[in-house]
Amino acid sequence: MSLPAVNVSQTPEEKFREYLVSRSRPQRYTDQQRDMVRFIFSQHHHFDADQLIDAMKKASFSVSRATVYRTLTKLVDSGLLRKLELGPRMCYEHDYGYPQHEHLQCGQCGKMIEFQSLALESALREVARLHHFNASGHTLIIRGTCQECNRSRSNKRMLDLI
Amino acid sequence: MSLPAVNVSQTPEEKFREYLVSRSRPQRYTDQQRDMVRFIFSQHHHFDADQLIDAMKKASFSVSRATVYRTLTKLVDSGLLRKLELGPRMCYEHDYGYPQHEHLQCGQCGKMIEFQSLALESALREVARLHHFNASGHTLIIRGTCQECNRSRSNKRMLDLI
DNA sequence: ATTCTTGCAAAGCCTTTGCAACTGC
DNA sequence: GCAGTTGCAAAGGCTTTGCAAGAAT
Repeated sequence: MSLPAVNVSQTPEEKFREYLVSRSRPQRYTDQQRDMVRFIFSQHHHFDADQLIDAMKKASFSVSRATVYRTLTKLVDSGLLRKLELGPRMCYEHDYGYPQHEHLQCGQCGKMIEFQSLALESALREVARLHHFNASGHTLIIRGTCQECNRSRSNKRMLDLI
Repeated sequence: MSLPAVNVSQTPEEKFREYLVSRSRPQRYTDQQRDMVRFIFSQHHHFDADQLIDAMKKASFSVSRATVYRTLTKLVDSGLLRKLELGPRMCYEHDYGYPQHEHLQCGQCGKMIEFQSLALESALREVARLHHFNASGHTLIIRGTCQECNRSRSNKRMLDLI
């Protein structure tokens, strides 16, 4: 991934434990939660529940669907993950230690390209201001075809002509 | 709604009929489809499948869920409607005769406020250009609280203090 | 007459939940 | 030992689909 990580003083695991104990009713830190936090933060991917379950099973972790969903909710609450509502299935990405950004999504290969744009952010703020709208967040996805897929499509097109 | 309509030469109904007959296998124009097109274009609302079904039933149209879903798909294909994928349920809005725009969504009252922003559009184009990304479209929703709901919330807060 | 559309109910997909067994603190 | 967590399977919410009956051209 392309964006620089933000400097953070705590590991994701530490931050999560802190979140758990600071609840009005303290919550417990279990083996499965620990496995999930470590697994998720050992890579930097966008993922949905199924992809996570598959990947963890391949890595010989035992995880149950229900618990994964329940733990993902806690991870979002704790500020470790961000939840992207794109279409019918939810997608998750790192929030803690990672800057605010937007996404380009390639319809061919499914890749998510992250970017930051000051011009975009100030345009968003300006719109909210104009409409006296108290913005709390936003979702932005630009759909299309990435550079590599464009190349291979035009290559393919040229081959088709031979 | 706030944005000016685009001038169009055909009625939505005419455009839909044209779409139907121009398919490789011509499709039929039925009473229920006609009712849906007229109903949907007699108002300018964002709606999901359920809201449409309820509203049409209240207006004494007989519609079946399956047919509504099937017809909505055709209306999107024909360019009459745009489908907004926000979270688990799909939302629809007029596309034909209506300019490209983005949305502010109020979390309190559910209202969708439409807006256009040249600054935003050019920022989007610029991002795609920088990443050599061939953009085909985008989704943008700004979430927060609208002016009216903000007002009533602060009114309520003041009352609470009495 | 042919082929598309309809309506029902059933299945699909993703996510949530009730409950008994289990486990962190 | 108490209170929160797990795993299963069942239920939920929204959308799609198989199929027989009906309708448009």
